[in-house]
Amino acid sequence: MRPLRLTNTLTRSKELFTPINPGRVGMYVCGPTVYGEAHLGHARPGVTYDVLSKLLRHLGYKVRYVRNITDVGHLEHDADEGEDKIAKKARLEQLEPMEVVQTYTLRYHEAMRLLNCAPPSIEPRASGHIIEQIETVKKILDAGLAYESNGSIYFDVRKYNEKHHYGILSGRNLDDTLEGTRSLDGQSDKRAPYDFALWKKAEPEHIMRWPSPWGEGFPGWHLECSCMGEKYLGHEFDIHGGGMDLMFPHHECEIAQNVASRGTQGVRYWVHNNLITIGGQKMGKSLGNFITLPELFSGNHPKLERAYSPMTVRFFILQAHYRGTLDFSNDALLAAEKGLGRLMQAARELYAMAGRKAPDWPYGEEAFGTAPDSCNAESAEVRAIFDGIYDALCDDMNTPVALAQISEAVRLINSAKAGSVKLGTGDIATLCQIFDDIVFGVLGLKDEGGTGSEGASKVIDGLMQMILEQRASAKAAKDWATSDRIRDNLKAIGIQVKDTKDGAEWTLSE
RNA sequence: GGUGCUUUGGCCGAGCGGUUAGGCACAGGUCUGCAAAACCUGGUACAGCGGUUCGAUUCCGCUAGGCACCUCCA
Repeated sequence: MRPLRLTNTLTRSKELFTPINPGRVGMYVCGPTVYGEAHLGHARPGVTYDVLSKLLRHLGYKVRYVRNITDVGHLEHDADEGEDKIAKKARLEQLEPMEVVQTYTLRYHEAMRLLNCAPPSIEPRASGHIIEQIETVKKILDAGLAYESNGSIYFDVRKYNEKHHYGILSGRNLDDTLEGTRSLDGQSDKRAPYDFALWKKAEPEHIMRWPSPWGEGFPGWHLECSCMGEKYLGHEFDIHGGGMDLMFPHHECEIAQNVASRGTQGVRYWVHNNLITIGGQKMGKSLGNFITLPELFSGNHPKLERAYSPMTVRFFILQAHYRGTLDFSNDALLAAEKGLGRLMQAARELYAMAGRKAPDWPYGEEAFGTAPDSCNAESAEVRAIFDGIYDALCDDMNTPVALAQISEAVRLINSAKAGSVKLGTGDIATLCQIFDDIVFGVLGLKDEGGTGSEGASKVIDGLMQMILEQRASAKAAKDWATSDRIRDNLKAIGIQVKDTKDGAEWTLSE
């Protein structure tokens, strides 16, 4: 099995990944709070951890990928003082909270499906784990690291920090945290501003409420991930992922809860993806600059010059390393679209050379192959590409470098087609393996464009053959007016004709 | 204010103590009836100022700009 190195936020360094149970990986990723449409920001972790889970599977691990749906407990504004996001949306839209949850969970799933992000192994909901959360609160109370105040339970950060380090993940100490914490308006039941809620008392008007030993209430936001991670992956598991912005306080609180309730930090490798920015600034509701995924796919947004396909978005995300910020712009998306088109065109050429079809991996299934240790390509160049791709992916999931290697493969394929390079059967087999397992498998790209041989029905294919034969005879008769008219008319309806040595080919241009 | 990150050619975006990232755009060439596509070639980027070094875009310091977290956010 090829070794994989991952950057662990906990140690701030790239570490060799070693699972707790050989051959198996438990991975937990913070999912969305389903109170609004999925946006560009959700696409980043969606794609990042989809690739990570697929890479792990390809490397030969059996992966359990848990991604939660937050449907209760996530409050607005000042921590532990605002209205529940879902309850607020329900109030504004005059819906049941669970109607809001259902609507946006389905929309999120649809967006992820379009981006070809396989569904997680388990997708637990916070509201379905109230009992587990209450049990965890009891344990933390028993450990003396939480206190009850006016029907709510708060984590006692100062006391915890006496024996443990609150700030171990985000690299800060309690004094720093205190410095930056906003002073509260004196309305809080908390003893200290940095304490966080484990359980909140429900006010009379609060709809989402559950009975507990401390009266009717609802769980604090940070608690769900601790509980569901433990329930499905055990006291200690391998990887916990999420957005950079969740590192503090959310993930920091998770660690504190884990230590307080079960005596272990619970997670071996913390992986954080960076954010997508627009004009150098992060997307945020308050900044009014976020773009939802349906808007992106339809082009229906003032910042968008046009629509971008889900695969363009996926390719765009893959072109940057997951730990760096990625700046959104029309130019960047356009460049990604063209690059992807070139890649897919080469894929079609490759499969045509190999005399087979492109793989059609069933959505969400682990159909692609397990990584081989070596290839049997004749060409040193192909072997270098093969190794380069695996080296890049195993070096902290460096997808941009892997794509750079794949670009070299594209150039080789095109050169082979043009006749300036000769590829052996081993070369072609290796290239097919790269496209099958990496491009379409691990990176999860799909060919969205139709072509004569792959994307269109037999009827259209037949019609196109007829039309191109007409044009060929016009060309043979040097009737350029007719042949150009055919080409121009086809172009007007979105079909591009290319003359090659072996005759005319056609592709759908958009 | 505290903490951390970052500054790469027209744009996006990798990377490294000495060797071409890659994509997009652009220019020239090959091919072509003309296009398109493809292929070949090209522009000597690494914020500024110092330092370490035989040698720094890559390490260290300072300066300037940008960003993130500390408040809900993926």
